[in-house]
Amino acid sequence: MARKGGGKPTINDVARIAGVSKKTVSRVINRSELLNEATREKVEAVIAELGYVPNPQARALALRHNFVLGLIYDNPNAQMVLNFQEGVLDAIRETEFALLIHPVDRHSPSLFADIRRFIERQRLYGVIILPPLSENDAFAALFDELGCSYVRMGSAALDDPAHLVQSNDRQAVREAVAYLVEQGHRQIGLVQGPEGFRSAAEREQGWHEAMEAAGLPHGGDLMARGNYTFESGREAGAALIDAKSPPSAIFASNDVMAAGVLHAARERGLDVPRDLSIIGFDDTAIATAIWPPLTTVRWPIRAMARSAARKLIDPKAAGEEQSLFLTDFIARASVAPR
Amino acid sequence: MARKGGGKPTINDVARIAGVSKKTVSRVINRSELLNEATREKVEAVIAELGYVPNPQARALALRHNFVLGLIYDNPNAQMVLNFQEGVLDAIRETEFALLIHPVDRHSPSLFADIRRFIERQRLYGVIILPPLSENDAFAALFDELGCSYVRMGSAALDDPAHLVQSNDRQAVREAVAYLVEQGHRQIGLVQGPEGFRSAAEREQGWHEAMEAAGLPHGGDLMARGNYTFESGREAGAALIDAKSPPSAIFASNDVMAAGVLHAARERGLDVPRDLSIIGFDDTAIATAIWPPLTTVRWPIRAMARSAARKLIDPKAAGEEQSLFLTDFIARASVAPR
DNA sequence: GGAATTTTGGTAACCGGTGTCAGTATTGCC
DNA sequence: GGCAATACTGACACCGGTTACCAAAATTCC
Repeated sequence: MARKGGGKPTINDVARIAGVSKKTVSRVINRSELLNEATREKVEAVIAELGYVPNPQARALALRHNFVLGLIYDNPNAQMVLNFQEGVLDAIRETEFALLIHPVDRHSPSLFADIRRFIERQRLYGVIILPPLSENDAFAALFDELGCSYVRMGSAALDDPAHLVQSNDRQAVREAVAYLVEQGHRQIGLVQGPEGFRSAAEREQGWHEAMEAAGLPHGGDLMARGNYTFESGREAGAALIDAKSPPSAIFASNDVMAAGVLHAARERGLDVPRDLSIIGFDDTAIATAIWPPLTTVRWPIRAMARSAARKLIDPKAAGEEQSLFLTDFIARASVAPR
Repeated sequence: MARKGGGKPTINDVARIAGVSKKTVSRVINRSELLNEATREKVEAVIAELGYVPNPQARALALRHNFVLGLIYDNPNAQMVLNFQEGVLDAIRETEFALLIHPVDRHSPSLFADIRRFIERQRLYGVIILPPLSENDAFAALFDELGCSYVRMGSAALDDPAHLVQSNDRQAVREAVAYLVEQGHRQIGLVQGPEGFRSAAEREQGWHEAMEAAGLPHGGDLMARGNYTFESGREAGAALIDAKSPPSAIFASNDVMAAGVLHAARERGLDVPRDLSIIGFDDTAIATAIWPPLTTVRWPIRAMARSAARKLIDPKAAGEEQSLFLTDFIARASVAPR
C-alpha cells in the first residue's frame, strides 16, 4: 500500500497517488462542473481503489453544516413516531445522511431556545417537524433565520409544497362518515382530537361536512373531546354512550381513542359492532390488535416521511414530487349495518 | 460587544477577552487538572458572559470522536423501541450529547459492514444495542476493534456490568406463572418467543422452572412458538386452545402475542378471563388498550436505557450503578381464579 | 543560595476537508 | 501567428478546536 500509517485513507493520500492536488479531489467528491473528464476518472479510480470516504466531521467543519437530518416532534403516539422515523430512514439509507431525533415538550417555555440550540449545535442540514408542532407557523421563521431547510408534516391541504408534506384528512373523514351513513347509521358521534391540533380540526370539519351533506344532525351532544390518548377516548366514549339519545356509531379521531371508545362500550355491556359501530383513524398497530379489528383510515405516514426527507436531501429532484398524500379507507369488523 | 463580526463567539474571542491563550481556554473546557484556580474562574466568567459554546464539529475533528451516541436495533415492537429511545434521551438531555438512531436488518448479509460503516463514519462516542441484536457476542469484538464503547441491553443475568444492562426475565416469569398456580390453574400454556432470542429462551426457562416447582406438567403440547408479533400470537393461541386438553391459562412471552391469544380466544367464543386466563410480558401500551386489560410483567425499559446511556457518557460515575433491573408484576383483569 | 522539579502559558502544527484566487493549458478568432 | 477568452488546476489560507513541545515562572530540595 502506498500510504504510510495504518489509518483510513485521507484526501491527501488520494491526491498524492492520483498525482493531483487535494482541491481537485475535493472537486471530484463534490461533483464540480469545472473538471476535465479524464482527471475525474483517474481520481475516481484511486478513490475506489483506496476505498476512500471523506471524513464527515472535517466536511462539517469546513461547510458549516453536517450531513445530518433532524426529526423534531412531540407526539403522543409511539407507533406514529416510529413510522415517521422509518420513513425518513428509508430515504437516507444508501446516502451519506444520518438521522438525529429530538423529541421536545411543546408546552415548555424554552421550546424555541431548545430547538434553536439543537439546530445550531448540530449544524443540521435540514429538519422535519411532525404534527402537532408542525402546525405552529412561528417555526418557519426560526428555521429561515437559522438557514436550516425544513419540511413540515401536516394534515390539511395548504399551499407551500417546498416545505410541506401533507394528507387530506378532511376528505378522508368525509368518506369514512359517508360509509357509516350508507350502512344505515343516523346518529353518528364524534370523538374530537385535542384543541390546537390542526389534524383534529380537519377531522372534525370532515365529520361536520359529511353529516351536513347527509342531512343529519351534527350538534354538540354528538361530540366529545379527547386528547388522542386511550384514556381520553374511553371517557369521551362513555360520555357519548351515556347521553340520553346515544349514537349508533362513533367516529374517533384516532385509533387509540377508538380503542378507548371500545373499552367504554364493553364496560357498559354493549357489543361492538352489534350495538355500536366504531371507526378510527391512522391504522396503527392497535387497529388490528383489538377485538373486533378496527375499521379505520390509513395515513401513508411512511411514504410521507420518505418524501419529506427527499425534499430536504435533494430539493431539485424532489421538486416535482407529490406533497399531498391520499388516505385509504380500511373496512374491518368494527362497523355493522343498522 | 467586544467581538468583531456578528457570528457566534469562538475560542479565540474567549481567549482574547480573558487575556489568556486558547490553549488555556481549552484546558478549562476539558477540565484539565493542571490549572490555576483563579485562571479557571476568570475564563469561566468570560465563557458565561459571551455564552460561548465550543463548536462540536471542530472538536469532533480534533478529538476524532463526536459527542453523539448511537442506538442500534432491529426490533419488532414499536412501543419498546420508543421507550428505549426515550430513556436514552432522558439521560442525554442537559448534556452536550445527541442521539443518532440506526435500525438494521439482522438477517442482512451486510449487517456487520453496515454497523461498522455507521460507527466509523459518525465517529460515535458510544453505542447502545437493543435485543435481540445485543445477544450476538460477535458485536463486542467489533466495537472493541473500532474503539467504540458500547452497552448491550439484555434479559438475563450475565456477568459484564460495564457493557451490559439487563433484567432478570426468568425470575419474573417464574413469579407470573406461580401467580397462575396460586389462582388454581393446573394446565398452563406457554406461547414462546422466537428461536434465537435470549429473552425468549429466558422466559421459556422461567415457565419450565415454575411448572416444575409446582409439580405440574410442562410438556410440548402446552407450548407453541410465536415470533413476538400479533399474528403469530394468534396462531399459537389457536393451536393451544384447539389442543385436545386445552390449558385454562396461557402465559405469552410478550404483550403483543398475548393480544393475539386473546384474539384467538374470542374467535372461538371463549370469554377471557372466565374461560381462559392470559398473562403477557412487557406492559406496553397495548396491555391497557385491549379488553380485558392485560395482566403482565413490567420491564423498566426506560430506566434501563437511561442507565445504559449514563454508563457510556460517564463510565466512572455510573460504575457503581445497578446493571440488573427488576421487573414488576402487574395484575389486571385478564386472569381469573379457577 | 543555586539547582532540580513542578506548574503554567504560548507557539506552531495538525485534524481533513473547502473557498479564494491566481496561474497554466487549451481553444477561438482575426 | 498573436491575442484574448475560456477551461482546468493548484497553492494557500481557513473552518474551530486539540495536542506536542518548549519556555518561563513558581516551588521544593539540598
